[in-house]
Amino acid sequence: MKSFHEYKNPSLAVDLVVFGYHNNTLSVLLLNRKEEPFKDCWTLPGGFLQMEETFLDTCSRILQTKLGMKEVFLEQLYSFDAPDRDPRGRVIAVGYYALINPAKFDVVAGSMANDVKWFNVRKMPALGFDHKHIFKQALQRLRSKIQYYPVGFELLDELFTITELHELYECILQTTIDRRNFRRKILDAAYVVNTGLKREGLKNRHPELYKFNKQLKKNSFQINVPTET
Amino acid sequence: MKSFHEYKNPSLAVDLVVFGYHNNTLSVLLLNRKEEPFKDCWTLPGGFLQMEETFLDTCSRILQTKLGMKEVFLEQLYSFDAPDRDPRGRVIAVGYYALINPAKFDVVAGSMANDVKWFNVRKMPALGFDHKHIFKQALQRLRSKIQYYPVGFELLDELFTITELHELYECILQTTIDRRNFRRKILDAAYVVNTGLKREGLKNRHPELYKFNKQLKKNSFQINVPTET
DNA sequence: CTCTGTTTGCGTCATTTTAACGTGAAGTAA
DNA sequence: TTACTTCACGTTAAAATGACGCAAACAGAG
Repeated sequence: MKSFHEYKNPSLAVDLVVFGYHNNTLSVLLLNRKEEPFKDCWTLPGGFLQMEETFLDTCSRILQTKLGMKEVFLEQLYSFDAPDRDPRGRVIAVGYYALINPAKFDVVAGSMANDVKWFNVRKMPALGFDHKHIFKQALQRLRSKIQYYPVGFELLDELFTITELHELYECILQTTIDRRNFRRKILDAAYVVNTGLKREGLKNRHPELYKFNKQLKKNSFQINVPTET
Repeated sequence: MKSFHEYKNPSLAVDLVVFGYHNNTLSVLLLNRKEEPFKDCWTLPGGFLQMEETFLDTCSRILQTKLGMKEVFLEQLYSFDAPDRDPRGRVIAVGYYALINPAKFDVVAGSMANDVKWFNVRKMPALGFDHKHIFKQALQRLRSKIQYYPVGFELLDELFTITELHELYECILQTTIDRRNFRRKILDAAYVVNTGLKREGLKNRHPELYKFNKQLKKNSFQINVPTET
């Protein structure tokens, strides 16, 4: 029997699906690669796991060095093992997705990339590796999660109006949700707390500003979406 | 820059949480290790990913060689990355869980193990590595999944009565579910198909036998469980 | 100051879903 | 036949949901 580290191991990469919401659009951050493979193609930001790193360490490193951001919501998505997913050899990818507020970060291309850009999730370019697959799974996860778990506020400013939250849900779920029923559900579930402040300077009636309720008990609400067939 | 495969990579293992249901008890299959580390301790069955294997290949190999079973329901759970989870060095584990019908398999210890045994999920021994953690996550996943997705039949015989399915749900979810409401939901959702056959030889009224409806559309039912606090 | 158009906040009501429970038929054993 | 248990099918009240009405709050135009 071989000793422990004589086995050859696949490389381990972490790939990130970074979601941002801005101007009523859900977007994903993509890198244009400067190097082979997939030179000049768009891909998800990613990197190899270093020996002493946890997955989250790797995520932070990628977010920091390639995108100049930190302290964001991160969740593990799935691990991808197709033997041919990377032309350089056997690479296992652990997918994570991040939710960020683009207003808080000024995204810049690191030295590894030609360019970094936000892409509307409905107008995605071709992606290198199996990143289209990872992206699709991330979007699906976000869509199901937001229906029963309060992740929406991760994409908004700290203070937001019910209407803004409502628009976010409609944008992500790609459906129309009755404004008044949505308000009732969100308030009944104590998803948010009224701050007493109002958003000023708008053309019409000034809406109240809410913030996320951190004491919210989990699974306490359910936004329904018509099942498509 | 180093060439592609000069980087040192963590080892990659696959660990399995194999659930079985028998005698109104949900159980998990554990191995008693013959070798260090955790010699003579109970652990989840697992193995290292070979260079040319997919995760599912590794799962099948483990199930076949260590437990003598094949063709079972498998789903990826999560990937575990704690740096100290294996005393031998850096090992990333990809967790999978399996659902099997113990009546179909005769479990035998392979050459690597002292013993293989079913343990009631409510009476688990101490586990080596971080396997307690993996097990807990698997149990949680099974519990949430069974509430909206038809996985129950994976644990039962091909033909089963509504009462048997009902007992399975109560056992897994550790709660009481009204018998009549359960029946109605399962039937309304077309979770099962009536075969017209009856289970004979019972003491009382002979219940009808059902089988799983393979045309079932997803997310078509929802078994509710009182939220515990 | 008044009128107009729009958004916001709250409310109503019919319908559907859910939880709780009743009851008689089917079966075995005495 | 009787007694006892499980099975299959109902009933009903309460809660959740979906669809929609309406008046107050605001800015801007006249």
